[in-house]
Amino acid sequence: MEYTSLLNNSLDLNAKFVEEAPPQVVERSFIGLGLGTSVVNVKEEEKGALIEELNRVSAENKKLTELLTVMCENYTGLRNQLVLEQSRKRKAGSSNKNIHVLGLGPSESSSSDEESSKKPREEHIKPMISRVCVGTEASDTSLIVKDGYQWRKYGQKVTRDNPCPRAYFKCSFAPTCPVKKKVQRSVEDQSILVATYEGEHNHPQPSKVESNTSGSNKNSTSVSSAAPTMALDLSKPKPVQNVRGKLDAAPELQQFFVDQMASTLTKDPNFKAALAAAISGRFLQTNN
DNA sequence: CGGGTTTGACCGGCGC
DNA sequence: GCGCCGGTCAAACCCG
Repeated sequence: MEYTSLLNNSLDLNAKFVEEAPPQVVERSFIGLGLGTSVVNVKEEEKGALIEELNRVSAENKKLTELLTVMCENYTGLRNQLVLEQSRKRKAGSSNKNIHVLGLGPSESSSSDEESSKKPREEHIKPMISRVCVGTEASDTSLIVKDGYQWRKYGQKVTRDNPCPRAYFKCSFAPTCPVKKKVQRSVEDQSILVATYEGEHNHPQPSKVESNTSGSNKNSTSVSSAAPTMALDLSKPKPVQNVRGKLDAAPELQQFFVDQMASTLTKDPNFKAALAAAISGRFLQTNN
């Protein structure tokens, strides 16, 4: 449950913000404007609306946190199943492929150390494989995972183990950039997209803001604004395990969550309005 | 018209 | 050798 704790830590920032702003403080900052009573009444109304809004956002945050907890529980169950399956396969003596399911990346595959000394090291030949889970709306049928890079779809296939089609993407910078990704909905929860990345980009992100899988897809904007996605990079288990209670051990994850939260907040007009009101109130207070 | 998506065909690996 | 299955190709199509 390391991912759950991590998510709770990141998401609770908002909750703490709400909790740690006691009504008295808010009241003082608005009443202390030194304006007429009518204005104070207006500010009182605004304050009430803001508190209501904050409560609403807090409740929404709580719901999302619960949803993520369920997702993480599902993930843990699935991972346990897969680990069991893999250990069974290993015992059966099946060929050891360089596929690391759900973030059990090359760094964790210590079981093949003995074999790697005999065989030529495959890590230099085969690209690094990582997996990312992205929560989307279940009604959204597009296989879009926003990761900051531009992708060109080159195939789609229905696989045996999953009724949902799997989409195949190449980096738009191909053949210069060899990175490929596969996107498929989770069997357990179809609102979760599972993106499997192969290889590493040899170029910077084209754009962090308009990170869109398929440029011509018109659903992309509504997806990003109405249903902000929370991606869990499960490809790096070590940093995630280290961040129980604090995020400073995984700077890339930390940066990712900060980016996600920032983009989510800046896209919310209500938050903007509340922020503007709070800032203008603060300015008026300091001027008086 | 260029760039992207769609989708059926094709290919190669793997198990029997 | 054969069939299954995942991955890729490429022609047709779509869209700005």
